[in-house]
Amino acid sequence: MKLDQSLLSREQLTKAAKVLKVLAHPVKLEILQVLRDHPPMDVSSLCKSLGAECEISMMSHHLAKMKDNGVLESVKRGKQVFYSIADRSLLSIFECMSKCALI
Amino acid sequence: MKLDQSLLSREQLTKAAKVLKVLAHPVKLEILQVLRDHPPMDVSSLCKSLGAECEISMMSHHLAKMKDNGVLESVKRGKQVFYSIADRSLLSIFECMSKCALI
DNA sequence: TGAATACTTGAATAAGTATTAAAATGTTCA
DNA sequence: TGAACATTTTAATACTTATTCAAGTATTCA
Repeated sequence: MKLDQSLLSREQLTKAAKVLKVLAHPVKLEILQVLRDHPPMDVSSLCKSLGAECEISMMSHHLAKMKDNGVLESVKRGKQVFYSIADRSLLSIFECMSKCALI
Repeated sequence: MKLDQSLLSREQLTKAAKVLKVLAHPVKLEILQVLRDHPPMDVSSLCKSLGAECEISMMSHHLAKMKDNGVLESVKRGKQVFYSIADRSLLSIFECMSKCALI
């Protein structure tokens, strides 16, 4: 029986679950991974970087949800909207996932 | 423009999304957090540790899903079933979550 | 054996999420 | 102004997940 590391409160667990729910989608994870290694990107470019199977409207839906939940932020310049990661500390989720045996 | 850290393949992202989907629930996160700091626990004890709002059937559903997806494992001893974490490297998700600004 | 305990399963309902297409908004520039 | 472009929004449909209750299985022990 290991002694408590940082114990998350029930409220924190609820917030964490919400964030995880937003990320728990292959396209959303890929968006995050692409944005990790690029400067802010506009919607069409992001769509292209995901390949042929990407509808721009779907991309917009995903981006909106990620932004609403604080994962991404955006800046509008002219006709384009540039998205970037709001809090890069979130990116450690990739380390976490890649070191876990389930992946 | 940062150079590639470990880039997850699309297949890996899909698996990661599946795992995250399983964890993206306050009760499931709490189960994981409780099991992190305890030896294998039976279903009733787990239920009690989550407080009054926990129905045993709901707990069983959550545990089954977590087990089916490789997050937990279980051993039957007598009438009881003892659950524990299948891969503790998954626990870094808590560090990841607690250091991120959204929580 | 059969009553009690511990847990799982299945079915029903409710609630949330994803995908797609079409229409709507906002911006630029000829 | 109005055509072209980039993105968002809305609405419809399909799908997935959560919750609850009731019934089912498995185990122990008197």
